[in-house]
Amino acid sequence: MSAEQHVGTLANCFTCQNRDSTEWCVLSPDELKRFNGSKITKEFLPGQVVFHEGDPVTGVYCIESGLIGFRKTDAEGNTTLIALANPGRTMGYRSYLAGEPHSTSAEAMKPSRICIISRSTVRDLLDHNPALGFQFLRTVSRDLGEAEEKFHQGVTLSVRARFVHLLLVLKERYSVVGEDGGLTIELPLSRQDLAAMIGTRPETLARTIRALENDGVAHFSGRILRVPKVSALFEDIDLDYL
Amino acid sequence: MSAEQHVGTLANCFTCQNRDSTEWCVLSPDELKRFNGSKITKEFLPGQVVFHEGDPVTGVYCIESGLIGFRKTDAEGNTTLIALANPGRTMGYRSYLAGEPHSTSAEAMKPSRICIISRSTVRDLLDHNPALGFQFLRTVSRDLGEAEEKFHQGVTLSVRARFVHLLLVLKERYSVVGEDGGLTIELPLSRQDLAAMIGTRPETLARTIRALENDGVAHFSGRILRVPKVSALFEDIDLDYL
DNA sequence: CGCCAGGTTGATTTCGCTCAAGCAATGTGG
DNA sequence: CCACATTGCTTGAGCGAAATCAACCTGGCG
Repeated sequence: MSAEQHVGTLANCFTCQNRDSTEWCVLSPDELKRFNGSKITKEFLPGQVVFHEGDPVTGVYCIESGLIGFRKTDAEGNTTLIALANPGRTMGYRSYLAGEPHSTSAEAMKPSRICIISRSTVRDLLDHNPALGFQFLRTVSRDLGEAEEKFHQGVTLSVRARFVHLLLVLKERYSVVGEDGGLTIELPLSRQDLAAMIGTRPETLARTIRALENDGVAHFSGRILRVPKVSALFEDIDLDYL
Repeated sequence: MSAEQHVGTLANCFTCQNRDSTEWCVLSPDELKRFNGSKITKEFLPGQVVFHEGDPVTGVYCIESGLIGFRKTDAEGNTTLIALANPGRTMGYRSYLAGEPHSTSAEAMKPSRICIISRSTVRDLLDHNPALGFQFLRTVSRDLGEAEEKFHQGVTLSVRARFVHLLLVLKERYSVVGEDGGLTIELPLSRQDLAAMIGTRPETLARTIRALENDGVAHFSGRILRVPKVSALFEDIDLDYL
């Protein structure tokens, strides 16, 4: 398996663009050296899997570039996209810290470079630098807040409202403001994956998109999305409550 | 507000039944003394609120006895019961650690005694005892795993399957094994709250209960639930997949 | 050129929500 | 002690949102 996956040119944490925005920003130069020396860097093509749901945890993973999606699969084979992770995010730490196997699969959505840090190195760093533990404590706590919010939305809101919520999240990271004040978003996901993220079927999503077009809220062509008025998105969510 | 809420007789952490099963089990005698001396104990009657969604975090709360439920309310006034917490659980730590206001309201479901530990004390203990941080790291990580699992189930499974899943969880804590191998569960929740936990309406839950009765999977009378064969619950979940 | 995966559209069915009424248990005031 | 509200639970009828099934595009790609 993973024939095309290979070790890339060695990444260097000292020059890594993302470092200051990660949990590892609290490492001392000495610790960073240890961290940098013991990691492995691999590259993944879209569709390739970094780790599988149920796998034992062998280390944690730091995204240098690309985009990773987390999937859960149920007995039927239905797959739900739980979350996306961008460069600078560390992954696998939840299962590591909980002492459980991986609860999701991690799959490259774009070509991605991933640094792998072994259990023992992480253990060592956590033991000697309490600040690192606090960093992860904050990250996990925030993730938990988001997860609870998503559960609440999932059972409470309509597909349309959930989709608009998703667009509002994606806008934060993938949108460009146009000259006229409108937004252009390059969606990083296929229709299938967009549907999976809000727990619906591709057919239903297509109809929802069509409805948004008809209402003039947004215009879709392929993965390019134009939103003339951002406020229209917020208003749209409220409409469900009338 | 909270007129009936009052400070009870002083609880003592040194003799607390729950201590060894909480995150605080790693405190040294000295630290425990500090912890014990700075806490306040209050009692809450069913329906009374310990803290509200959106409130700033003033400390963390340790449940000595009773049962607490966490609710989220949306713009419509729909309320979802996110989780239950039993004696020994600490609450409010998620928001404290994330540096956010409370993301849920906490409400007593039974008469409950709660110990309140101030921010500054928690801060102090965390700073001086790294092991305490690890304890919370594990707790939050496990909570996160459960929350993701619940989201996945919420958008994937039918009401019936979600309800059976809930029964399987409640069984762990509230069931008694009968002489014939069957189970008796005393549900700690009203129908309304059971419905809120799986994100549905009381009417739909009533119909689901009736269907389970008709299929001989379980028998409900008030809050008492009899399950002749536990395996029937597991089989029932699988039926949805045919 | 034909094949295939991803996406859209239409027709039909199913599940769960809404609205409305009835009922049992509990509480309250006269 | 009884008339009566009140609250929580159940049941029925109708409706609407979304899943399912099925056909049909489209744009790569061998």
